[in-house]
Amino acid sequence: MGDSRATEKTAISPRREQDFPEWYQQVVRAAELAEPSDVRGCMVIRPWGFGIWENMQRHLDAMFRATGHRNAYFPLFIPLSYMQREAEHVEGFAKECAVVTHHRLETGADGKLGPAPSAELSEPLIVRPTSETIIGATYAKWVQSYRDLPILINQWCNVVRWEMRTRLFLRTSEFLWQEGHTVHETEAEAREETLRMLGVYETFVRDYCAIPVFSGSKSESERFPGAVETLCVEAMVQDRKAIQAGTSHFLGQNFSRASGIQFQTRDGKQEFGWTTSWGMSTRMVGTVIMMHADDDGAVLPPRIAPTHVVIIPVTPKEDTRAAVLEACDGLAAELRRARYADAPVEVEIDRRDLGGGIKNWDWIKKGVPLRVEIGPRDLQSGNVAVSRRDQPVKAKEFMPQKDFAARVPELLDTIQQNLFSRALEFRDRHTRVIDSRDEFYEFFTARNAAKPEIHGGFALAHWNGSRAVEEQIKNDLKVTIRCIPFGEAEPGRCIFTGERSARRVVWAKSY
RNA sequence: CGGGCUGUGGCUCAGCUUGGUAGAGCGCUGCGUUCGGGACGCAGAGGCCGUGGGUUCAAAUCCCACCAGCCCGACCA
Repeated sequence: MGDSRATEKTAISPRREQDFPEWYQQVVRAAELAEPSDVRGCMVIRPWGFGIWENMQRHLDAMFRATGHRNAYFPLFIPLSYMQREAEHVEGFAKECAVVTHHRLETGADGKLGPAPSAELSEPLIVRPTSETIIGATYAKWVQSYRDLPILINQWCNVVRWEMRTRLFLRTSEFLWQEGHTVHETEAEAREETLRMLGVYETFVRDYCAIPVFSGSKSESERFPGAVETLCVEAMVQDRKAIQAGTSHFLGQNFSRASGIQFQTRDGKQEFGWTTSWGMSTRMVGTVIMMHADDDGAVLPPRIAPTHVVIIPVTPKEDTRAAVLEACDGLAAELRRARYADAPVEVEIDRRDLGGGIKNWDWIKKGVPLRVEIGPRDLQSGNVAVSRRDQPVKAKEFMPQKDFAARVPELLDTIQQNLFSRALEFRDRHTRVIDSRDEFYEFFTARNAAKPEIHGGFALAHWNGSRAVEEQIKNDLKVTIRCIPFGEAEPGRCIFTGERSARRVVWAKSY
């Protein structure tokens, strides 16, 4: 008995509905995106995975520049005392800080290499979990007058947060990200900046990663340690859990007070600067996988795919091999003259001496948007066999080779659009407006408690704004408020307390 | 940091209860037949059985300690 599709072979096992977390790990491995390293909690990002990150960087970086920001670089190490300057910040990060205490190794009496007792640092350094404090200290020196403002800087770097449980891309002890840090003359300007950068993330995630998001602000309990307000974009991945795709914080004067970022105002008074910070990390790579990948492996949105088109020469007979390879080279050259997403179309020819099936499946697993097969019969007919990764793996369309290069940008756009539409449809299908406590609990309770099936989604429900209610729901269901959406207020009654509520908020289980 | 489990070729694991020459599948290498959707045959390579100690004529196997990893809880982009 059972699922007839169980006999249908998929490239990834288990399939999504069988075991989502394991499926995810297998996709990351099969697509050669990343692998666990010998260092606990840290991953090796392989070229294919790093290529995705590089594309994310390229597009985001252009958007940062376009909004007036410039890149800079600040130290990896932060003096311990700097962390102490903002009370909530300490509380938020102290538990997961890597600490550097020595600056030399030596061989001890037991013959083992270890930190030299004579080389203990007078003040320990922490490896940055985020850079508000060290950047704040620097900005304090740069800022004297309102004329020095705004400061609009971004840095691309690694950070370390010593996590207990790690998962490739989603949560690792070391990860790559960008962190923007700005200082403004007025509160209004800083708030505007916070919102602007959230908009950048929203656009990037939607238009490049093909992922629809809810954007809004965080409740107090989910706020960044030290922030006055945290804004976020939240996506729903295929197990219907929420994942935060980017955050933008309005820090008020908290960090400028802590770091001494003071300036003389237009009317001659001293005032603390208004700061913001915002970030997006390599977690986005994992988000894209969980969003678009299927039971045959990764499915990459064309705009962030390291390779857009892979050409697979089909060479069944020795005497036609040279002609086939020549045709592949010709097509590749032609494709590279075409442009997509502000850059040349990226093409690869798979010349490996392997069976066609194996090569095809390798690229399916890697999620390349377009696969093109060229064999002797195609040379005769003048056609190429084109497969789209967003279509069933066996689907194949023949089209005239002479038209193909010109059609590629349009095909890629179609795939990009299709991935977004699917994701949007999925999210909407699993987003429910809920008006009763019972329905809420039912929505977030798996039928099979022993081995929970994929269930739930986003619930849009009224809430009275109390932290106690949040706490209760989190304890009962592991469900939290993902964001308080922007937009028009819709007065109602809290479904837990019956008290007044100004608007619905988004509830979900989350990563 | 508390509770449970596991360490054996690159990977997944068997062998351990009852000590006696280290195994399988997958992957890898070579040759041949194949090749328009995950091919097959033959021949190979590859392991101080997590580390250290103990018991024994003899330890992957029994005992002790340590180390590492996984799962479950508290924390998190």
